[in-house]
Amino acid sequence: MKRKNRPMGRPRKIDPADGQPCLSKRDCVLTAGQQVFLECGYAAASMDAVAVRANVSKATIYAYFDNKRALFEAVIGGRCVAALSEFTVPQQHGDARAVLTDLALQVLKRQLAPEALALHRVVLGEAPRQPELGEAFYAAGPALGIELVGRLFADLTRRGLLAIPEGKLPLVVDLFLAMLKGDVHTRALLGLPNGTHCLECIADMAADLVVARYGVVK
Amino acid sequence: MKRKNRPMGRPRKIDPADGQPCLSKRDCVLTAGQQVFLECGYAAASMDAVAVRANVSKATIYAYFDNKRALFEAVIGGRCVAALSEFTVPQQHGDARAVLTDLALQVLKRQLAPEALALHRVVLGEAPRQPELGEAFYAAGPALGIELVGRLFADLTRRGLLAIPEGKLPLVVDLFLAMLKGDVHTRALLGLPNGTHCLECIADMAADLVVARYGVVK
DNA sequence: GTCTATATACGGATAGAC
DNA sequence: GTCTATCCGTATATAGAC
Repeated sequence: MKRKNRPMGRPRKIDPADGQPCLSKRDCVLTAGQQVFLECGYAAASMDAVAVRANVSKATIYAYFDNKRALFEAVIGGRCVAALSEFTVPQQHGDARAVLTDLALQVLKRQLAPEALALHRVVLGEAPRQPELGEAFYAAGPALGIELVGRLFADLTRRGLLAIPEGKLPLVVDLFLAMLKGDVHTRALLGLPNGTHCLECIADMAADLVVARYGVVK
Repeated sequence: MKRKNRPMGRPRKIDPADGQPCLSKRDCVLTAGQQVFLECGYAAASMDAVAVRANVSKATIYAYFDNKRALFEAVIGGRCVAALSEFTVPQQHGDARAVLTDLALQVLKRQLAPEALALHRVVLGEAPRQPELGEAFYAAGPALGIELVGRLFADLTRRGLLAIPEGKLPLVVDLFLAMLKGDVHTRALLGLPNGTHCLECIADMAADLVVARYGVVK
């Protein structure tokens, strides 16, 4: 009884060329594609470059993916779900300010990771020509963030640590998350040296602004 | 005494092909390049497409611009300065909240203009490969905004309408501007239908959050 | 499945006539 | 300055051997 497609128990092969723990050829292609697309953008990326980086011939790529577009979608789809692997939802024992600061700092760090920035750039660049791509990215990224923070804010309100009117909750969530996309994020996206503010200061003030307006007086 | 380069008094020629008030061939090329680059992005844009849209041969393009990159820089440089044509600095007679709301709404509307969004996308996509481009965009856009809002906030503080400690001023400016890049902006950049919140509500709340924390008690 | 070699097309850039 | 025609590299995609 033959097994197909890397059955669970079988250890992965090692690529003899670079000694890295390369998986199936298909996975090699995906990884290489990821690197090339995120580095060059869709249009400037070439299948030759992907083939070289995957230690594979172009024909092999086309054995697994119909065309360039299909490979791109597979790559980006993979990155989208990977980028949003679960947050550590802050323990809500302390006061609201501490919780918000913690959350803000996590989001900030995650947004500034080089792969997150590259993904952001490439998706924005191609979204006008591939609507589904924009949808997928939004659903896997911003939409999840909004939902998660929304639940957290609602919880804090229910427990009397914040006092956000129901009708205003979505807007507060939106502005809270937006506050984390300031100068530091912009400069990072543009590839400029380093932002002017420290991440802790930003997280602090974002939490502070929300608490100043919607915190409960003690 | 011959005059060169479209002297002031001379009316512009009319392009016989489409009847539009086309300027010099060089300007036609610039305009066409603008459209093509903003639509397709740098890599996917072709000089053929620019030539067609400008009603000009490719050779003519190369008579004015050394190569594709040079044309791109000219186009983007032009858009960068055009995008930041002066704001109407709000009259500061009312209370701080009104001033901030007004300012926020202006920024929001400007950011969401289709050309601004397209420019944003294209610049982000190419910035990793063209550092000077990122610098130019940042200087003409975000940096100017930061400076302008910084001066406004400092003024309001000096006049007793806000109470922002000197040390915190840059951070408050940053977060205030960041609050305007929330969900609506994100969805617009991704080309998704329409944002969830109304612009006036966003501007209102952004101003509200700042005033709640740094407004003076009356 | 995987490779080498190639078909085919397109894009950046230029030569040379007018 | 402006055009037509063209060179030449490169890119996507495939054919066919193993």
